[in-house]
Amino acid sequence: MAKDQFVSQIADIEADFPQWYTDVVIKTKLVDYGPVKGTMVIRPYGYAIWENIQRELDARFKQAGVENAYFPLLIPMSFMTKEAEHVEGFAPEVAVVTHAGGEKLAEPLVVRPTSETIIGHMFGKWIESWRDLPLRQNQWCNVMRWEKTTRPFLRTSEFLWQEGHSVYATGEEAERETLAMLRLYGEFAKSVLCMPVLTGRKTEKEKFAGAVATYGMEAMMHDGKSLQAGTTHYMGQNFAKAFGVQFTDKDGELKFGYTMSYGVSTRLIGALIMTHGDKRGLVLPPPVAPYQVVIVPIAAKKEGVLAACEALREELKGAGLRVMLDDSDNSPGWKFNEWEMKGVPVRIELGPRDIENGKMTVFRRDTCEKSELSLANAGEGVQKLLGEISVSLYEKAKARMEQRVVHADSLQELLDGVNAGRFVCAGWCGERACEDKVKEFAQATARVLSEKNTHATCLCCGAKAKYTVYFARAY
RNA sequence: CGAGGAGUAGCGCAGUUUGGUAGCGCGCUUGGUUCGGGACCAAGAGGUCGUGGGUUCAAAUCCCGUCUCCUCGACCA
Repeated sequence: MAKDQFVSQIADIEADFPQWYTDVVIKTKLVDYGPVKGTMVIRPYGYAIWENIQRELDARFKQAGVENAYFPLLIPMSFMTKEAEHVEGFAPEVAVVTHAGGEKLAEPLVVRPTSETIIGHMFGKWIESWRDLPLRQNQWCNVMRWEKTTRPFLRTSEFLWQEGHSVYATGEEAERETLAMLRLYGEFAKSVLCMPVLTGRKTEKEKFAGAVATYGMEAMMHDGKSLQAGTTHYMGQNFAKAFGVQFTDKDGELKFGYTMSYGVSTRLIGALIMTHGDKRGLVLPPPVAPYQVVIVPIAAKKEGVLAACEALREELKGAGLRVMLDDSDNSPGWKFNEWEMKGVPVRIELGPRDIENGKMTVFRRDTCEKSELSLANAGEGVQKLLGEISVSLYEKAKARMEQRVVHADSLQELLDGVNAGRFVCAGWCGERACEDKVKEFAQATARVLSEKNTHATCLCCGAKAKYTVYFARAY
């Protein structure tokens, strides 16, 4: 393929953001469309990113003392209706199984849109005494929500996620855990995804169906729109009462537990793509990149080149790096473009000239700069570079986010702000009517409440501000 | 569900106005030359034109029906 055709393979990130996103996802072979509308087939290159996310997050959960378990895909319809707000919130988007074994089922089964109900049911059986608490479990699974419009990773009918569920004897403990998990997610986003996030409480309008309080972490995309990248929910006793999650306390009384849940999904991959990607395609943070380093041999048929590449690969692998040696028949130029598009953080070019000088040519994807490193101690040098890339990616994204937060004192200022791709920080009286009006006027929603209230008046009605809110258009 | 657009080779498309043998680029196969930013030459394989009906000597093309997908709205991790 000619060079100009390659460039046109990916839409212009500035001019056509949605198309750019789809191009990157499909053309870098992260996913393919499934035969059923709204489903995606995650290809090995995309799944490897998910595996890395899983590994890193799972280690953090284990560190915090959370165990993994697995609950069934199908949930009796009657479970869904036990918690009034929950069923109302999810009813429009559940898929229902009505037939099985060639017969109509006596009770329809829903394909889980989330597992609060079935986990509540099981926890109710498992918990008897205060000694059984806290109960903290997590499951990695797929869920299904029949959304009207879909986009790979950002919103698909079926998606992969983890959902953690805990039961505590007291509301204070459950609330503390809800905030602790939010902090864990924030740290994870920073150190693994190299992605800055805004964290905070959600408004009543935006909270999870059936929760007392919902907290979220929001990431800012290239176009200034916000993406909910993770949530934690404090349920109070709502689900415990619906599913009979009771225990005998130290004082001998039968009490309902307090539950909380938290989740992140494959949407994080979409967030990564949109946070770091550029007009050449993907830019993957080293901690999650399927390959952290790709070695491209130059003049591969010349004596000793391939052998030197193989030796380098083994050395880098020995240093604990994920390495790809691209010894395919494609020309070097083709390989450069291919792996850049796929977002590999570091490329090493190794040819006769380098070998002679005891050096390797190193290209870093985030800045697209080439430099030279010594072939001796290659592992150490590349490790160091990957670390620099991680920091640089985070700092760059953070600076962009900070630059793009503006303050508003009126609806018009807010509209101007979101139109310019900004997160808009504004005062809010706390009334649903004003929140609705903001959405109608500016197509922007309250993403999270700020911890501190720094604004005097509500941007909508002018009354005394109860909260300071980050508003934005959202995916 | 409201408004637009598109279904032709694995992918991207042209051909439809004016009916007349199914085309192009990329990819793929084989052989050769190449290799420091998407190389080149040669030879090949691959399509009942989304689908059902109609008009006609003749339909990718005209008419009627139908299905699917995409984009933008309303709903949402």
